[in-house]
Amino acid sequence: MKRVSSNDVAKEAGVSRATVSYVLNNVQGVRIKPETKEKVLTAAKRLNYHPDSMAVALKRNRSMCIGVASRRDIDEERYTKVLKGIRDVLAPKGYAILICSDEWNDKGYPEYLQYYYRKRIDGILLLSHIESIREQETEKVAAILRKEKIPSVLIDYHHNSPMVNCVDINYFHGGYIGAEFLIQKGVTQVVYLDSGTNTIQEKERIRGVRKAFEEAGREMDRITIVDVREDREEGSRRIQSILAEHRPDSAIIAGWVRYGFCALNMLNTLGYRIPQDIQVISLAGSSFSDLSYPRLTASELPLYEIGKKSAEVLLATLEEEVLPVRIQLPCRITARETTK
Amino acid sequence: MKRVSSNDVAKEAGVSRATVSYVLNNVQGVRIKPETKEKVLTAAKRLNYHPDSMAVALKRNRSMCIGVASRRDIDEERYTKVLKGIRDVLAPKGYAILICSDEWNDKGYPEYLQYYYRKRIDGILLLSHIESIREQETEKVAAILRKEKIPSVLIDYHHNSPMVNCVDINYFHGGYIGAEFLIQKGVTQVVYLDSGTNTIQEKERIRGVRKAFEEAGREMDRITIVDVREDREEGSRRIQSILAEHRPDSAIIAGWVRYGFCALNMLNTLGYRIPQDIQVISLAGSSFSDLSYPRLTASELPLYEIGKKSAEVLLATLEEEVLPVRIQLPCRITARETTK
DNA sequence: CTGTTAGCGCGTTCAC
DNA sequence: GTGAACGCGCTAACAG
Repeated sequence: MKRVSSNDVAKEAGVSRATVSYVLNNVQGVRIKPETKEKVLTAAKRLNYHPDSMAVALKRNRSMCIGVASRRDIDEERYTKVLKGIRDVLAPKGYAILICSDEWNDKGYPEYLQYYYRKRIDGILLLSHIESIREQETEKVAAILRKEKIPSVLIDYHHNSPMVNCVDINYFHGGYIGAEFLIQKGVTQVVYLDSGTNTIQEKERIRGVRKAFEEAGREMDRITIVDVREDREEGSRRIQSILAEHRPDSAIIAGWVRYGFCALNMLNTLGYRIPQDIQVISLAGSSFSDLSYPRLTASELPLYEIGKKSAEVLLATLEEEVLPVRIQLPCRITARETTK
Repeated sequence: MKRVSSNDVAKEAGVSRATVSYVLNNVQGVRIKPETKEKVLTAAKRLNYHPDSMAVALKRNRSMCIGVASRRDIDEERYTKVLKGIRDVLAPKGYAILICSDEWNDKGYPEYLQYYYRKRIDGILLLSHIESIREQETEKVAAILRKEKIPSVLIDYHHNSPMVNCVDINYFHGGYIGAEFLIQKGVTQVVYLDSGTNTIQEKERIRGVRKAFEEAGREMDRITIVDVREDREEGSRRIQSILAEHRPDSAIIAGWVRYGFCALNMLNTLGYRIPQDIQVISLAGSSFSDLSYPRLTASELPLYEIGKKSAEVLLATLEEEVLPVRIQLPCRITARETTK
């Protein structure tokens, strides 16, 4: 049960290890007799030879692995949709994906950096998470990435350093088109369910909503921002007070999908009709959006797309020294049943 | 911008590379003067030395990577919950996770096997998918895994070979406790929404449901199995015909979460009250189960648990030659609002 | 033109 | 505590 090495193939084919390497890698500029080639090929096949990736990596100084790290739970859609995009770009290029931890060790840097230093991965894709943004570690991380010229992309961080690659979501746009969509449906009055996390992302969304109302010439005091996280009941009270007015032109904008579902739940429980009595839109999609009752209209985040894009940017960075890139991807409305 | 090797550390500390290795790895049985040790440690820190994992792997003949492969989409909960369990077990042990493809290449075997042959991964965790079960590739795969003694675990395959590790879900149990739960709530009449995929998993579920009814002494003809995939409308017709009888003792059992949500949607649309008019239970959970209207009761699949378990089994296999293991994990009811 | 020899990359570990 | 061999594949320089 011994491993087959290039030496074994060489012996079997009656040639040297060098020849084996040349043939198997189809090296240009080295001419080898077709029959020798054939011998090597069949020997390799007969022995079921597979070159050791570690030896190759050691020699080539490339592991052909990309690390993906985030503080997010790996079962969040917010993570997996992005991962899927990353995978779809990297796999065809022969890069494998290594799931990395974003925990900071005692040495003062996160595990994925250790992986990079140890050359287990050739580059790093970093996906943001509220905590990681909040704690302002981003500055530190970006500084390291920049100083050591580590091939990497910050995903959804909305970070300002001009020297690191960033692929972000245009939350302003997401909020804007969401509100715009509602305005087209006659909405003049809105309760905005906010996570209260007060991140750039959330602020941008709200700014987008405000802008759309402003451009439509609607009074801005009709937008009520509620910090649902702080006081869950308050959201429900605000919605009910709006409903009590019996106006057909009111709506709920949910900053997070979860809040959208919660709102639907509450409205259903109270017996209101959606979208007749009140319309609902969520500023993020979900694979369950078309399974809710009623099916939830959403301004969808381009998660899969930022995954793809960031992987593409990273590949470009790996192939040649390019200037840092800063990209924002727009959102897209998927109209379903909670809006008119 | 050159890489720091153990040689550099050795020079800096004024010792040999061997000593560096001994000190940094804390090798037992080798006595080294505390002050020498100190010198090496500080030199390593000053130079910011990180051993090359590829060189280590080459030498130790271990990559400290586990491959996870499935035909499933990486953004399915069915995949990610398991992945999370795997991660939670492997990470503390120093194993990284490599996401592998389950696509079969022209050489007649799947990519993850190639990774193993190339020693990029030390072991393989295989997660089933309907297609992979259907096409009966499992036999072929299991044969290879067995013949070459590849450290691996088949997850949720319900495969019969006694020579490969298997960690499965007890679907019979899931169906049984689901039905039992309903029976306790007075249910005597059931429409079972089936995926029609006709896999062992689905058959076992139905068997479990039947068994529970049988043991309760309920008439078995009250269980109507509907292949929702084949004819989506039929499910809705059956449900409506049951509702037309105006009996308070009927229920829907959804084989897939998706069908549960669809049923809720239909019932809500038609204006029925859940659970008063009809009860609903799903034979699989979801992170959205407590966001539906009403919140969906479920007999939950132990996805996170099989992830953990299979990783544990794999680790055991890697550490010592152990006999193949066959494990089935039970399901668990989470009562919510769609049942009385 | 075809194929070989030898050394490299980097950390581990045995024999001294 | 050290020197040297080793694991495995790649590739520059070289020989037939």
